[in-house]
Parts: sequence; C-alpha cells; structure tokens
Amino acid sequence: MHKKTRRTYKKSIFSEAGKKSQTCSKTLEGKTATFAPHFFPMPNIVSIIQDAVAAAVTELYAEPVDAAKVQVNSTPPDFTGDYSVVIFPFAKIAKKAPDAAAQEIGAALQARVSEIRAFNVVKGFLNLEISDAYWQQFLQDTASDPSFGRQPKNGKKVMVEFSSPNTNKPLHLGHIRNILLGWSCTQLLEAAGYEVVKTQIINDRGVAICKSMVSWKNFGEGKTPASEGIKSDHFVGDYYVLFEQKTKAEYEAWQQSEAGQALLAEKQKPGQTPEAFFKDFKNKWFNEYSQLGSEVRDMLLKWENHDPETIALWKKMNDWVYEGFDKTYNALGVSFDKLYYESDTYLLGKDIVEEGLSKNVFFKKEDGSVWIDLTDAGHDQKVVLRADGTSVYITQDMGTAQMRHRELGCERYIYVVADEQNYHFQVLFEALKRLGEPYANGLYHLSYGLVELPTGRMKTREGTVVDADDLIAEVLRIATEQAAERNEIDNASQTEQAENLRKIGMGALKFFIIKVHPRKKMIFNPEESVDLQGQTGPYIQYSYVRIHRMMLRVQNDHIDLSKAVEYSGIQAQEKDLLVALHQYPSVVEEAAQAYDPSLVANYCYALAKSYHRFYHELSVLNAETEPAKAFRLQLSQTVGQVLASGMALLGVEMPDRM
RNA sequence: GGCUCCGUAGCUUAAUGGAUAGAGCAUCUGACUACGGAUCAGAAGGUUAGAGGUUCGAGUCCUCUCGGAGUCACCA
Repeated sequence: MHKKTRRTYKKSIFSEAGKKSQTCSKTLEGKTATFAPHFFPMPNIVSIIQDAVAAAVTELYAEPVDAAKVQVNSTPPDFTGDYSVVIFPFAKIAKKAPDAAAQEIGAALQARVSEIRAFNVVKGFLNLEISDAYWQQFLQDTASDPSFGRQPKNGKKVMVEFSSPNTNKPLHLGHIRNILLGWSCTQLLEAAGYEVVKTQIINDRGVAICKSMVSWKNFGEGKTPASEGIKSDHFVGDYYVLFEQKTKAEYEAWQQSEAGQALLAEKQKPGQTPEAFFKDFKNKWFNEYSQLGSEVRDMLLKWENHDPETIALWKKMNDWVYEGFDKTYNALGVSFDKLYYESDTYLLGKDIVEEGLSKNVFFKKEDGSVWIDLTDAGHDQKVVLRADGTSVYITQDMGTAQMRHRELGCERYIYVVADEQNYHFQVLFEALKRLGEPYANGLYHLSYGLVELPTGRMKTREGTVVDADDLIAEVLRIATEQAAERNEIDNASQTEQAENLRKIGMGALKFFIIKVHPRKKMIFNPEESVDLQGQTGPYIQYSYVRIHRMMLRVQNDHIDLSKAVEYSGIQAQEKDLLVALHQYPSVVEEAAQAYDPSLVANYCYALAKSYHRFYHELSVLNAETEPAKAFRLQLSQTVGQVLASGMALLGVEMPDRM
C-alpha cells in the first residue's frame, strides 16, 4: 500500500514540477555532450604563471618548489598589472630581500613566458602584465564555448538529499533555504562533472500526520481542498493547527476540572505557580490524560497495524499534501529523481544493529536496549535500538544509508539538513564508519544555519512562520508593482511579461537567500528580500538584459563580430571583465568542492558590477572603431553567457527584458 | 556544565595567511532630448567583540576572556 503512495507522488512530481527543470537540464546536458572536449581550450594563465615561477625559483636558487603552492592573485586596482605573485615565501630560499628576489624572478618569467608583457615590483609583490594577444585569444575561445566553466563528465555519482518535509503542513521559509541550497549543490556538482541523484525523504508517518488526520476526522465534516477552494497542503496544515488549538482548549478545561486541580495540589512543587506547573506537565498530560492525545495514539497504532480505513485516510490526506508540495516545488523550479518515504524506511536498520552487535561496535544493556559508545571520540553513548526492540531516528538513518548505497552506489552522499542536527550526523557518520560501511567516508552533512526573522526565531505557536507560498506570491507582487511604476511601454505579450516578472521576483528571493554563506544563520528581512536594487538578483539580471538587448541589435543589423580580433589597446574596464571571466571555471569548481553556492552568487554580483561600470564608461554600439565595437560586443556576449550560466547554478533564470 | 558554530560600518554581508578590510541597504551630493537610470560616480560610516601568541605578514591559525546560537531524549 505504501508503494502506491510513492508511485502517485512520483508521477505527479514529474508531470508538474519536473517539466520545467527537465527542459532546462536537457539544454545543459546537450551542451556538455557537444562541447565537453573543449573545456579548457587554452592553458589557464594562472597555472602558466605558477609553473613558470616554480621553474624559475628552482633554476635560480636550486630549491624545488610546488607549483600549486605559488600564490597568484589578480592585481588590486591601484597597481599596474593583471596578476600578482607573492614573493615572500621565496625570499628565504633566495637569501635575498623580497624585492630583489622579485626582480630576478620577474626577469626570468618574462624571458620564459611569452604571455607576460611586462612586470613591476612593489613591496614584495611581483605584478605581471599579460599581453593583449593572450586576452584576445582567451575571449575568442570562450565566446565560442557554451560549456565554459563546466567540467566533462567524470563518471562519478553523488546523491544530494534535500527538502525532506513532514506531511502535516505546508513548506515554509526554512524549507526554502534548504531547497535552494540543495538544488544549487546538485547544479554545481553536475557542472563539476558528477552524475547527481536528487532525493528527498518524505516524512509521511508518525504523530504529526496522525494529528492532522484525527483533526480532519473529528472536525472536517467531510470538507476537501476542492470544496473549500484552499491549496491542498494548506488545507491539511489548517487541520494540524486546528488540532493544536483544540488540544489547547481541552488542556485548559482539564486544568480547571477536579482531576486537574487534584493533580496540581498533589504534584505542585513548593513555590511553583500553577501556570509553570501546567506548562511542564503538558507532554505528560497529552500522553496520559488527553482525549485527543489518546485518539492520536489510537490512530498511530491502527496505522501500524495496517487498518484499511486508517490507511485510506492517511493516503487521502498525504496525497493532498503532495499535490500542494508539487505546486511549491514547481514555483521554485526544482525537481527530484528519487523519492524515499519514511513509511517505507522507518523499520530499516535492525539488521545493522545485529551486525553491529556481532562486530562489537554496539553493545546491549540489561534491559535489552542497544547502544554505541562514542566517548572515545568525544561524544556520548547513544541508543540505537530501544529496549522494546523498536527503532529510533538513528536506526532508521543507518538503515536508509545502507539501503540507498545498495540501490544507488554513489561515491558521495550529501545530506542538506539544518545545523540543529549537527550532533546527530556526527554520531551517524561515526557509527557507519565503525561498522565498516564502504561509503562511510563519502558521507557529508551540508549543515546550514536556521533562518530567523528580525523579530527572532520563527515559531509555529506564535504564528510567525513565513509560509513558502505566501512569500513567493509576495515577491511576485512586488516585482509586478515595481515594473508598473517604471511605466515601460512594452510590446511583449501578457504571458511573456508575466514570465519575466516571475523570473525577476524569484530571482530576487533566491539570490537574497543563496548569497549568504550556508554556515551562517540568516536574518531574513522580508522587506529587504524583495529589494530589486543593489546587491540583488535583479541587479545581475539587469546587466544580462542590457547585453541581451544589444545582441538582438547585432542579429537584426547583421553586425560582424569577426573584426574583434583587430582590436588593440584593451582598456582597464575591459580587462576587469576578462580577468573575471577567466576566473569563472575555478569559482565553479571551488564552490562545488566546498558545497558553497554563495561563492557563485558573489562572483556573479562582482561580474555584473564590473559590467555595469564598463557599460557606463565605454561605448559599445557607438564605439570609436569597428574593431572596438566588435570586441566589446563579443566581450558583452561572453559576460552575458557566463552570468546566465552562473545564475542557473543558483536556480535563477534570466529575463529578456525588465 | 560538556561539545559545536557564530561575533566585521547603524543594518545585511564579502575577503585560498598577503598590498590601503570590499560591497549593498539606509543617509547626503551629483549624472538621463537614454548603446535601457532596476544603472553609474562621489561623500560619510571600521580599534574586524576583547587580550595574548605564532608569522616577514593575522579578520583568517593557536590560547584565554566576553557576548550570542545550537545541541547534549529509549523525539524526529
């Protein structure tokens, strides 16, 4: 019966949420397949410099140097040069003052490397100027390589697990951060050459969903999302909230009852107020005295015993939730390859416990409960199986890890889960290591900070949780409002305009969230999140739109770009862009390796900023000469291509006008 | 209390151990008969929580102190 649920959900997610991203990934894969051999059409200038420095130092001072450790940075604006080599580490080897060594190394480099046009030395830094010919060649190669920044397939497979919601209420802001982070990592890893399996674990069973079920059964009067005209996951969530309200009312009534007062008199500690007592007592009350509480436990028991009526209700309500989730995932532009349901996996892990016992990784206490002792690794003892033989959270996770590895055979498994579970994953991974699981060293917890509002942490009980659908609707509303204020006369069709507004609104929201380093907790200011100016997604989209509009002119006017090669005298603003473009592949690689999309976000912003400046200070379509015009157009085109590519890695699409 | 993470301008943030800590928002001043002003230029705003240490060089590494968050369940 569980299988049917899985199938239904999978089908719907591919029919709706999957559609857009499928198209998207098809394009990218097509490009990869076609252009993969040209990944680095010409040698990377930074590694040329590194190699040459290593060779020069070895030759000059008879001391071997690791080329990878030669520090090469792009030269700060106030100095002359494109790249700077840090010479301090070689001063000691040379037994000379840093500046003297820099002079010698600089001379050796210039003699050795034809791309180096000139050099100067400032306070131990060797500043190198790269020849225009190199940059010309670089631009030609890059402009014709749509897969620039993407690595060829490396034949390795990784799994990324993200989102993983409960099925008792709709997605909220916290899920959005998780989803954007997870999605972006899948895109980064694909760009880095991996085959990526996108998964989530749907927490579709347990007390929470039973609460919604009891609530609907008792108070729902047979209403449905369709009959009420409410988005179906919100409909279910509303019954969850109603359950909490009814429980609260029941508890308050009980507190005033004879039974409640008697218990208070009996158990109240000296000096404890009745309020404090009842607050502490709430869980115990729910488990032992509450009518609704006992109905929930009943429901859970019936579910575990496969009671047909309960299972039917469970399926009906979960299907409502999935239908709603699909819409939200669709709006966010994400999809999954493989879904796991907790109802299928919650019993897993018991055979691992047996195995662990036989390997003496686990031990059994007198009451029959099974434990792992991690005190030697700075952790505590943790229970892995209850005394009654039932699983706990970590038992399931061990079982699921093993099952997934058998099924998928990945090299790495990335869990995108908030940092409140750091300890859990440390213990989980350590346990799997000690069990000798072959994939144990490939496990990684991508931990991220919780999202907080300026007023503090979001709390369900205080109604401060920011709903995902509401938030999405809000950014779209702001984008529409802002566009209207601009009062642009636009011939685009209604659907085209709506599509662009959607890209702008979602671009603002996504960029706002993804630009912050994952590890940092995030203060989410709703007003700032919909800003369309400054360090935002739309700022980057705007530079893309400028380029896109110019490229239309190139097409319509049949402007010949081949004259670009005749251009000489590259300007500072152009050089900034070339150096930034050159950096793109290493940024992607680093971001993929560190599982850190914020690196790409900050890179895209910096590139867009350089472009806006370039655009403002130099004429493109009205450039002084034909070669200058062609060169700047080609440069612009390449910037646009890299911006679109980089933002796609963050899940942000580019509008063609705004 | 133990362990982990964080502390950078009023706010949100950036900086493979490298040059004068870089942006955005907010504040103030300029630039449109437009290659699209959702842009650009400029001003002001910093003892990188504090104190030691390692280093030619520390926001970054080490130690301690202070402040904040998370976690330490036979919950998930």
